Amino acid sequence: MSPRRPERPSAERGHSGGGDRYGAGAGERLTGSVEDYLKAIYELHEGSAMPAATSAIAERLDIAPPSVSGMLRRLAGLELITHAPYRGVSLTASGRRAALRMLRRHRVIEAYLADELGYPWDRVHAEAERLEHAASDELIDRMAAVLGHPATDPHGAPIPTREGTLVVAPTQPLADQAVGSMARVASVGDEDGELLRYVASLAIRPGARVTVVARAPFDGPLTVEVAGKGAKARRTHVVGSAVARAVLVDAPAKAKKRKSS
Amino acid sequence: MSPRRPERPSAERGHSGGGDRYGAGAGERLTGSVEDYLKAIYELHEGSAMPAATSAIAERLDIAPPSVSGMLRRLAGLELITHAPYRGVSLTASGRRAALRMLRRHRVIEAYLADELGYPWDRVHAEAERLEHAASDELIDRMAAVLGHPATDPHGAPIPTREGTLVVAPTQPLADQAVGSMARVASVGDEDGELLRYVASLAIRPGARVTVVARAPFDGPLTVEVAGKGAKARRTHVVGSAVARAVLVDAPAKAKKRKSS
DNA sequence: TTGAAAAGTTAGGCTCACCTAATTACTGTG
DNA sequence: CACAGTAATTAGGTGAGCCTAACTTTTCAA
Repeated sequence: MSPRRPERPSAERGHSGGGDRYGAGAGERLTGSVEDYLKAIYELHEGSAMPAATSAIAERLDIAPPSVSGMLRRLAGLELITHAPYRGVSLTASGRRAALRMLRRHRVIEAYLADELGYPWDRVHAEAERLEHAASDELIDRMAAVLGHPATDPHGAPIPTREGTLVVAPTQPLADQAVGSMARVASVGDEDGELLRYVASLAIRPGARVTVVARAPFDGPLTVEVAGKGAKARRTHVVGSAVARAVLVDAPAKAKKRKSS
Repeated sequence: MSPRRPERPSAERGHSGGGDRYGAGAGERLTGSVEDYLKAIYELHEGSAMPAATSAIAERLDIAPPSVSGMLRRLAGLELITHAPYRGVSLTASGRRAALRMLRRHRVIEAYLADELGYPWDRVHAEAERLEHAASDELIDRMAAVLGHPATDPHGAPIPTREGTLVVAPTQPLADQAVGSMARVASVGDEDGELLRYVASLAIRPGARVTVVARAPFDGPLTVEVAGKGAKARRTHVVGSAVARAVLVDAPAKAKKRKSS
């Protein structure tokens, strides 16, 4: 009758053996790889135009494009993405749910490591990248509770709720900020630890006030003034365009308030 | 010259692809499976006679014996174990080092989850079982530091030091305790959550004082008296042999090293 | 409009880690 | 000492997840 070890359901053991042919329904158990792909796809196609390109996913995950093609077929079979060959991929509803769950895990872990375990903000990302696949939902919830359910991670990125709601405040890269205007730093990209160490040394962190003093043409460096904390004087720095792109500032409110600037 | 992608060293990505042909030297990077096997082998051949049997490993890890055979060949190739076919396995020095490292990780995580995140002691094991493969050494050290470098985990098991030293106090199963004598509970096996919940309900936990009042023959149940905390009266319970085997008590002090038996 | 560069996919292979079925080695009796 | 029963291994497969090489599709500029 049952040809394959009926009393010991596969998919139970971790690591890699045994295919989990669960749908993408309620209690799916995704592999770490699948989780990484979904997170990458979310970040790519939320961050810019709609469909995520195979090569962009490949580059972000440091995986060869043909491997990505293969995985996309698998993800489409699990109904986590829709994939029009040669045309890019989008997340389905359940794919987006899974991606937001990973985003929440990642950012809660980052916040926890920074606040409770004294991690410097340039190293939380790497650690979270591994823990997010191993932690249970209970652990994430307990971490969030200990922190008082923080709204953002140490880099200023918003943390999705347990229900999958993500409040995205309107932001723009510091690179696009008008010369002469001041803005509050909303977040700094978390992936490059060296960049994080650098901007921290300039006192650029979420909440800091920066003013663009000058911008060199041709994607050139920005001259910015960082408002010093307390008695310290404000300081001026020249930062490259890579930094100016990684730092996001609050976008000038144009909907609710009318701000004539 | 180099046939396989020289600029992108395999073993770098996690999950499962790419073999890590590191020796078992200093900076090895073992897979989660290998870590599980080493831990299991350590616990088996430290807990009883010298060599660990294939079938015992298979049962402990819930893996079919032939799969274990295959893995043992691999572990022997990595010089983490010595394997005399049909005769069982022992850990090499580097294998034991790796096993103790995992033991430390597991128990530090357990202690941390219980003390800092409010986990009940019957659920820390399952969570630690997954996290121990994902956590960095830095994370383990930070957790241990926050806890003040605890000597034992929530179940009373000793935590190896970062250097790989494990202080094993002489203990024996409650089942072997002489009738009429009192002893301090040293530890309770951490694997069975239901058993842990049960013994906790009897106030049996590390540090508790128990007296064996009676023992039924043929591996039968034990009647034990648990010293109540504070004003509470002492309470008598009858526990099965499985419980009596999972509970370890301090062995009667035989002085330092007088071998008269 | 065309045709080369870029992007994506198919084809074919690899390791890790598991499985079942069949075979071989050890062990403890009679 | 033979031989049955158990323990362990070999033989042969599977899926996940990656790779390179070769091919196809799309795009964009001349």
